[in-house]
Amino acid sequence: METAEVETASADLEMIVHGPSGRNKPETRLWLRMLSTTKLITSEIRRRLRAEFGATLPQFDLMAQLYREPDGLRLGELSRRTMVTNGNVTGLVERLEADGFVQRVTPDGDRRVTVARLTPAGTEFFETMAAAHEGWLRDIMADVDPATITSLWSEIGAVKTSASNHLSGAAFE
Amino acid sequence: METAEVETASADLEMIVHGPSGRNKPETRLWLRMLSTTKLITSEIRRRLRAEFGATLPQFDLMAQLYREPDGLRLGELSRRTMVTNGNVTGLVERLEADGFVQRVTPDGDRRVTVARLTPAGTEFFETMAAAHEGWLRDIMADVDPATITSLWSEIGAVKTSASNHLSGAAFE
DNA sequence: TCCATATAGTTTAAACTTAAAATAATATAA
DNA sequence: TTATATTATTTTAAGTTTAAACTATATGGA
Repeated sequence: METAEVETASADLEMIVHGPSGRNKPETRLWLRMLSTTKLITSEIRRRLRAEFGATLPQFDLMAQLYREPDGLRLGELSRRTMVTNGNVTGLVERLEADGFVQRVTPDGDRRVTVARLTPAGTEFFETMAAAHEGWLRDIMADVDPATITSLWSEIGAVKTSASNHLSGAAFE
Repeated sequence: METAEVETASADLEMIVHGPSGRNKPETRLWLRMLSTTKLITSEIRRRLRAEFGATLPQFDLMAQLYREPDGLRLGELSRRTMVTNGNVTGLVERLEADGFVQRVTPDGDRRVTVARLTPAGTEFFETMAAAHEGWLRDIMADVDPATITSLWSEIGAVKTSASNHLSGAAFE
């Protein structure tokens, strides 16, 4: 009973960051809880991806984008869709190309452009991972009432919309 | 109107990862939305911390923990509370010590132990940042109904509990 | 005492991250 | 048709991240 203690200990960020939780504004409390929950699940997914497939989460995300687009995507578009910076995409694609899962092509029209797409091996690999990924999430959320899952989905949508409208550089219409 | 486009473009992970959103299991849809929302807000907080205080998010989190404990915390405890690995804490504390915000002490009893605590300058600095931080969150969630914020808090609690109970290494009682 | 084992931190290697600067290619405009 | 601006990607520097290996302590028995 002393083994898992150190590495898995839940570390309730929210219970601690600004105190025993009471004296925070509701927005702060919600944020701390969102953050700690996301961290918890992200770690778990990351651990399983690595253990079962030797892949990283950003690699999985990037391949997920490419899977949707059999013709491939420009690196810039890939960057936007993954919420990963430009420079980062360069390195990710390089490593995935070295592994044989992704292929880079420069189209004739515009030599500034690089299009990345999954190779057949990459497609197969991703499909396997995606199926497992979906199962992991069902497992992780197994104790949550289905109705709660649905309502959370829409309520978090409201948070996301609000956040989008209050970004520093927000100049959207 | 062409400026912010590239860097701020919202990049709807969820709308893309596994498709136009329809053909995913509810758990996957919720997860993608949680993840993209958290990324969005995290980026915003990170941007503001850097712009206004020249601080990073992990530094802020670490100082938040120490702020709660005037006597300081062992690095291992700090690691658990911040959900940051041991090795990472070492580097974070080193940099914060170099900035004069944190101080390291090895207690007499056990020479393996290092206790970190905020310096007066660190305390003052953190208080300023924390106040701003709370304001940013109110701003970011300004368009969300207060009742939704409350119900989200408890519903996400259910997700967190479920996730905690389904970790790979989960051996909690 | 001596040794196995457990603890606390640090270090390391590889990958990822951001932000900003640098390259390169293309488009636009005077 | 040049100069100028834009667009696409890469590079760079500093920091963060994970996982695993390593270094000291400490502790609990043979």
